[in-house]
Amino acid sequence: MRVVIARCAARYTGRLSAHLPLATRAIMVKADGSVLLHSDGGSYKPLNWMSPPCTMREVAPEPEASERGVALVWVVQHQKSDDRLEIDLHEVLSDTEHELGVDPGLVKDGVEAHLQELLAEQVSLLGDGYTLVRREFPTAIGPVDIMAKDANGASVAIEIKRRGEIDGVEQLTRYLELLNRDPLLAPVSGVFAAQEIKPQARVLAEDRGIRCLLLDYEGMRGAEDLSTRLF
Amino acid sequence: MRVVIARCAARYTGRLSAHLPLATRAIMVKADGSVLLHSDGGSYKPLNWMSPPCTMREVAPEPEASERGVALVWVVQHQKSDDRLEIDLHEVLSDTEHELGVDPGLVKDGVEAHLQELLAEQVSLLGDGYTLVRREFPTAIGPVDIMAKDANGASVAIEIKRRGEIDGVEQLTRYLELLNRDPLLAPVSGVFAAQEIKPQARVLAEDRGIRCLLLDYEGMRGAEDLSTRLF
DNA sequence: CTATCGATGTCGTCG
DNA sequence: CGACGACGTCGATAG
Repeated sequence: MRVVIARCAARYTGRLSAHLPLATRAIMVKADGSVLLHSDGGSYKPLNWMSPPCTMREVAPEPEASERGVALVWVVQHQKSDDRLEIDLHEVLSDTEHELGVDPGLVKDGVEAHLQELLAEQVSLLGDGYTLVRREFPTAIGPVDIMAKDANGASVAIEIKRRGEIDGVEQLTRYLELLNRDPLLAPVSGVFAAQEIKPQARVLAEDRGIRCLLLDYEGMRGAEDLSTRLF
Repeated sequence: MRVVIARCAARYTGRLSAHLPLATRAIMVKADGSVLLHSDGGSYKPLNWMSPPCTMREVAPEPEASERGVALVWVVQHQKSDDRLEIDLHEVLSDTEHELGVDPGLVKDGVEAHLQELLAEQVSLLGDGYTLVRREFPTAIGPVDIMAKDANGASVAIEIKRRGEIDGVEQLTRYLELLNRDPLLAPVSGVFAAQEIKPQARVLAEDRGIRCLLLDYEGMRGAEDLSTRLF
């Protein structure tokens, strides 16, 4: 990612036409070529931007623009439409670049969080003698939803999804691979728990020795209500 | 504006709960206190953020977090709600600050308004012998974008959208129903004009006897340029 | 102030 | 790939 602080002006043409008068702004150029022009306030929405896929090209300014103080022009062109963003750079105050790598992305804990909470309380749903170690068990590549021990005291890593698909199985597989390198924990077995498990995900999981567990959300909520009412 | 490049993890609680696993990201702290967490790809939307008004507070990590490598925690709290963003900073790779000043903001050239203007000038695009009655023709439930007459002198109500979807057809239908109650105007036919018309909108419109007209914005702009250059 | 609507909406899911 | 609905929607405008 490249971050440039510069006095600049900009023009956008595409679904509409718009322009930005000269001011000092932060320009973010992402690895996929997308460009964001941010001011020092407002919401998360940039003043102007170009979404990927797009390409950026540095061109010399027209003589007339050069006279107005434009040192360099960035032409950002979308690859699938005729959307185009042109940035007139008048003065670059800072220009830095950093290698960020791929991002694992945001994990939303909606129903999934509630399922996790319920299963942590009703850990016996996993089988007789199961006990909870902790929720959000930390690892270097992210937290495991639930860590438990079975009746024999062996570790069990549980990945919870609302809808169980292949990527969830892959995620659990990565956790298991990592956890099984730890001699204090190994052997760690896996449980893929979801309200709904797609056939392909089930096949992949079982092929890897991961147990699949269908969760009855309504039933679990009912059990919770019952226990809170009784005790 | 402060720009920090750091290996970090984050948690958000508010309208939903979500977390970001550890990764290297760009953190933007704006003058109004708002915070944006960007990855090196995707669109202009940050992975996570806090909108103003909000306050940021640096706190020391819990001992347990410290063991996991958390050097510093940023707690960003919204001032009017209980939205909260916590960022675990593991390693700060860069931390810079720049004075940007107030931004004059984006200046837009309207699109729907421009389409209306262009079609009013180029009313012959509707068909031979069409004439303009007026733009923004007033009715009790709001103005009709363009009122025209066809070659036979019959009234035609035109609804203009950039993207024609079902709600636009519904809107025009309401106008037509009202206008056709007026014996001085009736019968009034309808034209749904847009740069792009969704299939469902087209089906609905044609089922109701409303004609669909695709508008070529670029072409219309070109025609305008030509006429202004010629005369 | 709230209600409504448009957006360079963006983002997921499903067919 | 395209349609459809949800969004931590955001933001402007009318009432």
